[in-house]
Amino acid sequence: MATKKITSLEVAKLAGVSQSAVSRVFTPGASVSKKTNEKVRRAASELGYRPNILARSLITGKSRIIGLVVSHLDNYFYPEALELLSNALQKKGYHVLVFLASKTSGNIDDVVDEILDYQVDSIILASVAMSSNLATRCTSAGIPVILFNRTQDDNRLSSVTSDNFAGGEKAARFLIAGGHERIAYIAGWEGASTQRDREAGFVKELKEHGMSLHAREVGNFVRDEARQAARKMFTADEIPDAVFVASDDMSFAVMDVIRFELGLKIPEQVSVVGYDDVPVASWPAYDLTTVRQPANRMVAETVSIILECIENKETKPRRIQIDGPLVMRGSARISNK
Amino acid sequence: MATKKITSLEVAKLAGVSQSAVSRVFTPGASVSKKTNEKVRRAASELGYRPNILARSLITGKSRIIGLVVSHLDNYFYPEALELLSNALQKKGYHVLVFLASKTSGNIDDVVDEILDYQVDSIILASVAMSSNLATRCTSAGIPVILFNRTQDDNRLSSVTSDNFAGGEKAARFLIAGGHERIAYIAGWEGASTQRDREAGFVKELKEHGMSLHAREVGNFVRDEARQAARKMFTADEIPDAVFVASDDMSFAVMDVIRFELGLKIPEQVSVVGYDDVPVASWPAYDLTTVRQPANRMVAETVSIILECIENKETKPRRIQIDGPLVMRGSARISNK
DNA sequence: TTATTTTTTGCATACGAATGCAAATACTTC
DNA sequence: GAAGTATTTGCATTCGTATGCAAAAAATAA
Repeated sequence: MATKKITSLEVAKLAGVSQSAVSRVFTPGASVSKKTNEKVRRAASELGYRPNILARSLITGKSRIIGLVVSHLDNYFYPEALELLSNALQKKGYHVLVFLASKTSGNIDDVVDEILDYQVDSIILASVAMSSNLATRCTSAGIPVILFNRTQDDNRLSSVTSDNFAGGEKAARFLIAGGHERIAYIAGWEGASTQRDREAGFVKELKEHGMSLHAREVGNFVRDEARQAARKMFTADEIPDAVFVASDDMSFAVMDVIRFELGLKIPEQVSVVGYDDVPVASWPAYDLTTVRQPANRMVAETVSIILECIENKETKPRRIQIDGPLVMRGSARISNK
Repeated sequence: MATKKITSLEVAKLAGVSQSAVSRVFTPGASVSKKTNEKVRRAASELGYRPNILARSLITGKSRIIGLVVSHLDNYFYPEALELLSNALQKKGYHVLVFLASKTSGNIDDVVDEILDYQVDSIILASVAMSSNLATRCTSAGIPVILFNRTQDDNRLSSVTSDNFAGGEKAARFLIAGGHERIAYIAGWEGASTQRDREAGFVKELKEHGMSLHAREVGNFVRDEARQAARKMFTADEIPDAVFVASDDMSFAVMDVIRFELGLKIPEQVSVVGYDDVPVASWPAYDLTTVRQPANRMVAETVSIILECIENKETKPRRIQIDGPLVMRGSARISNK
């Protein structure tokens, strides 16, 4: 039943050339005459031959596989990013091996070890950090690591994020301009650089306008916890008239609590501003004002860094921050009441 | 800078044994004495050795890579499925190589060819079909193919779906019981078996109650097209009082049009029932009544079929249909007005 | 035509680990 | 302690492809 696998040797035999010749035909830039090329290609397509990438990797040391670690596929920013990433890499002849870092088993290092077993050419960590010990192993193995949507104090790692600090500032300026007086914040997971930067920018800008956070809760980038945070925040004595939430994903949960559990009006009584601009944010049922993370540009940068690092081992790690606009929609009032 | 890669040979040298011994230590079920095992493990961890999966694959013919083709990551059913799949496979020592079938370049066969280059142990096609020609190649190469959330008239392919026909029936029964009189349908892409089955079950059940579709439009499983379809459907002379939409993803777009563009009340004026039960469906802003596709059970079945096929080449393809409940929420009225 | 340069080709080996086979060692049993 | 059996080990080969090197062929120059 099972047809034998076609190898370069069989193609060579059929084409009447050596195995090396076949290999060269499928190696871009190798020296082959027009005639051999033709003979080989004919034989190859007759037999349905395709080079075995794994065997090739063994020799070349390049697998054309990129390892991707994701932890929050339920935050819709990541499927979008994954789609863009995979597409862009596919165009360059690379493919993505996905590893999920289950939020429970926090040990990213184990996952990365598994990745390394596959001899990947590079590793992308999406919203995930890595021990400095492991970073050393990757660097010394010559495998570039790129942090996506996260930075880390380790100058051996490249990173691509939006300009989270500036994003926080924008949100603050916008809410202040809208005449809000009791401005609150619902934080993401405090171990995340993105969370810290967003909050830092936000608070700094408030301060510059002589204001400070009227309330603050932590949602850990998890919808359920954001819901809890919102309940607490909006059942207090003096509730905020505006809240900046560290991710769209949490914002939706927060809005649901505000509107459907507590019966408050958005934006009349409470303005909500999110961060990410995932597709759902633009759906009329939420119509969320939010700071956009330009996923396409972030991905483009990521891919270009990866390719650069793979081709030129000596490339230094880079840290890219991409500015994203505040997208005004209906969840936050614009002018003073 | 770049540390040399550690091979089994170096471990062998350090441990004072042969390369075969090292290999055996890392091959479950191989014959190794306690003493050697210990020596080798010590040496291995000292050097940070881990077996090269690619080299291993070359010999064993198993790569422990599963190729996954997805086309609609923007439909949130798929990220969820991907997460479950990847997690389940990870637990079994497999990993997922993702390929996106861009909706534009319809040529799945090319994508599958690329997958085969990686010597994957199996292929999962999520919501995607494959030419019978290619199916032949996969089968004869001994690579099991599993269709996820799609069937196809080819008895060499396994498939796992929800029971779409029964799901359609349930939706119909429910709407009829709710006293609806002008029941409409917004279809998905008509090439999809899921779409066809859902509609067939739905229409059949209507018929059995002496009813027929009051209106029908096609949304192709695309939000924008669903929006168009809804506009057309709900600006007609006599608008439906209920609509069954072939996917949640489209349902959201439809609800947005109904409520925010046309100002109709859901469920008072129009009931909406979707299909999938993606997480957003349960968010209060939509609160969508929908037929659940039990992603976890579908994934569990998929994984078990895959493992079975990989271990036992002679396993016959199977077609699994998993029944899912209709989840009642607020987007459809229950009793007669 | 011959000498010289350039291009193409095949040979042989390497990549890193797994495995059949036979030799060596350890364990039983009497 | 010898003979026999069971277990462990190393040798050598294999997987499918790429590549350095030298030989062969083709192209160019003289």
